[in-house]
Amino acid sequence: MTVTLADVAARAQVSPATVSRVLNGNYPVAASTRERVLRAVDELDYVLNGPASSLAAATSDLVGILVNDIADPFFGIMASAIQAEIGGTGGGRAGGERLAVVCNTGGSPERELTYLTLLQRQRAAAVVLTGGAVEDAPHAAAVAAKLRKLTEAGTRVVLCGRPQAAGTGAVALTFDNRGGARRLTEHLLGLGHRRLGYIAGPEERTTTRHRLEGHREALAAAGVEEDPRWTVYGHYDRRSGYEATLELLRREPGLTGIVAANDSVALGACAALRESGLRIPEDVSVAGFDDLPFSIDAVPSLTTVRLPLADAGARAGRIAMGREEPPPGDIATVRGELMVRGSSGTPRA
Amino acid sequence: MTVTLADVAARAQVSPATVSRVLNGNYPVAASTRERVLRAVDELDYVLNGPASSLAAATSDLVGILVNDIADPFFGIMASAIQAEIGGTGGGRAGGERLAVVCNTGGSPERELTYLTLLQRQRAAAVVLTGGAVEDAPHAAAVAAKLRKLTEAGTRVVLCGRPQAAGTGAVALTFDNRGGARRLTEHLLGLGHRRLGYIAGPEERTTTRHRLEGHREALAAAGVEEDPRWTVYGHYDRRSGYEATLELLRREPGLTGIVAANDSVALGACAALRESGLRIPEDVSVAGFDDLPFSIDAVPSLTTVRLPLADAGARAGRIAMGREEPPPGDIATVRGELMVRGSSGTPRA
DNA sequence: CAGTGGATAGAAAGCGCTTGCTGCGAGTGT
DNA sequence: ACACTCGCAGCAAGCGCTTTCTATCCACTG
Repeated sequence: MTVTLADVAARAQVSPATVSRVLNGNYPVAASTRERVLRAVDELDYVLNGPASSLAAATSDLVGILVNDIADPFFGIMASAIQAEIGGTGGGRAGGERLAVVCNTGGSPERELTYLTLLQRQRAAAVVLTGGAVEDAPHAAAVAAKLRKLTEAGTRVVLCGRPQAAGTGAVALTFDNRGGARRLTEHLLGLGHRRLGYIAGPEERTTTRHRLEGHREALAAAGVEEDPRWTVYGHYDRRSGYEATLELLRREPGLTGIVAANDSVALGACAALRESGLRIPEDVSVAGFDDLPFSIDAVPSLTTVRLPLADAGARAGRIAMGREEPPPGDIATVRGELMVRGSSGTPRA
Repeated sequence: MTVTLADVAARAQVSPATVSRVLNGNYPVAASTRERVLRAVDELDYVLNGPASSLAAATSDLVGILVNDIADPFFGIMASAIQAEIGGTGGGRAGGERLAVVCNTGGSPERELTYLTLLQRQRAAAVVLTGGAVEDAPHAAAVAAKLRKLTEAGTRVVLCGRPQAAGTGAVALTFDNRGGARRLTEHLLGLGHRRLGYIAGPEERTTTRHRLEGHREALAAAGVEEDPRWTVYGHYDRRSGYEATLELLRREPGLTGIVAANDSVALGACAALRESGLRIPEDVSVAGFDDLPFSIDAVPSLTTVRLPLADAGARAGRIAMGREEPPPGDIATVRGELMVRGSSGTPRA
């Protein structure tokens, strides 16, 4: 029923071996033979059987990209950049033509592991994990073990925007969340703010922790005392920002600024402030993180920290493909850039 | 080196066949035996070899999701919903545990075909194509041919937010872009607008065409004459909206409203208007399409057409998994809902 | 007590492809 | 003219798993 290599071989009057070699292009085949084979492939409309090929060759052309939330542009942008480096190699046979696939873990540790196992099953050529990790110890250990196994099996593992998992053989491109957060809060402090609310992400995420730590470092360095009640945990989405802001306002109406875990949260915060009759930044300043495309369109435009998501993703993709040297020590830190815009100003008297 | 089924069998003192049956759970195995096998699997840390399994069983557990732009929440939301229905079946062996992978075509017809071929290679269990199709005839034919081959090979093909490709055996959930666009423009006309600019998407996309046609239908029905110079083509992104708006303003400063191909474009339009010193909606009304999450946060919030992306995606996912009956005739139309918000108002005198 | 059938387990034949090794004919050095 | 490369094609042995068919063991039934 379906066309196999053997059919093509028969039609081209050569052995299956030759057809295989023409298709893989890693063995000398006379031009005339190649031509004949290619014609047969075309006429028969032959499509390689991936599983069979992977089985025999003990490798596959799958590259997995794990993201926490595919509906969030933060991940979408990275995934897009990674994929462009992987799938985009275009026509050429040699090396290229990999199937870059993104897997949505939804932030669930189990799904993350499931996907890693599934990719391991498929003998993926490489795996890129993006975004913060969950800090639950057993889970972290399980993931680390899985990653180690993957690298041992020859799968290249790259972490993009995620802290290094020591001893796994993975390459890490981590974001300097702490430093970025610190500079952001320093900016606010510099404007004169002293009562800053902080809307964090989910409590057990590395990203959440690092950003919060950066914020607190800045406060501590400036000698500003911090009320623990001014920090609220939530999710990395708009709704969370909205609700957390109302909560913060309830706890401390005197806040002059709100620092959000990311831009979506910040937007939610803006909405809540506006509905509460507060002006931005006259009454309350707001700051986000990531500098996603929509942040500049907010009114007023959002003060935030720009993370070079696309660049980092592209680099991760190249490393995963073996087209770029991993950084020394298999770890590199990517800095964010403070973007001062309209949503932050001097506090009201 | 790597653990195989045979190793597990040896350890559990059973035949490979038995191990396979335990793992696949579709054949009676005595509880005690099963137990022993499972223990061996665990102790050896065995991971099934996907390619080998797919080869032998002539099926795979891959499900492909094709999107035009993974960085765009429009696709992210759909992909997320689809994936939730596919990958989320959780622990159970039976039926579940599929690897839902999203493939980013970047809107490129070639990449789309490449991915389809790659998925065909992998003998994917199902494929979901999201978003508008390119209207280039040869390409459309090539895609249709590919889809037909896929369905013939037993791969379930679902189109989500994409017009039916006749004769391919695919199931289509199409969005009523035309109707939605028409109702949107009717709303604007009802407010009294007569000079409306239209910022379209890329010219050769079905989505672009349908939305534009809906817009024009409304105009025609209201007897409003349309200046072709009031339509500008661009891309489905913010930047395009920004630039197109400036261009429209140049061509016709007297426009009282701008209808954008989607929400991102609309946001760009808002930015351009604001920078031009025009108020929204007092001077110019703006409308978008899709109702993405950020649209409600715009200032003023965006009048738009809500597309039930998550619902449609979930349904597409279920159909792809064979967990829901395809609609009669293998085609269903999903309507959009007009969301009237702050960005549209009566035109200035 | 032989006969029967249900429940399990095993043997073995592939699934379609890759690749190490062998084979063969033609060009080359002396 | 002879042995010797060298370039190219074929043979055949798997890769690790699934699944059909067969064998076995028991518990019953008549």
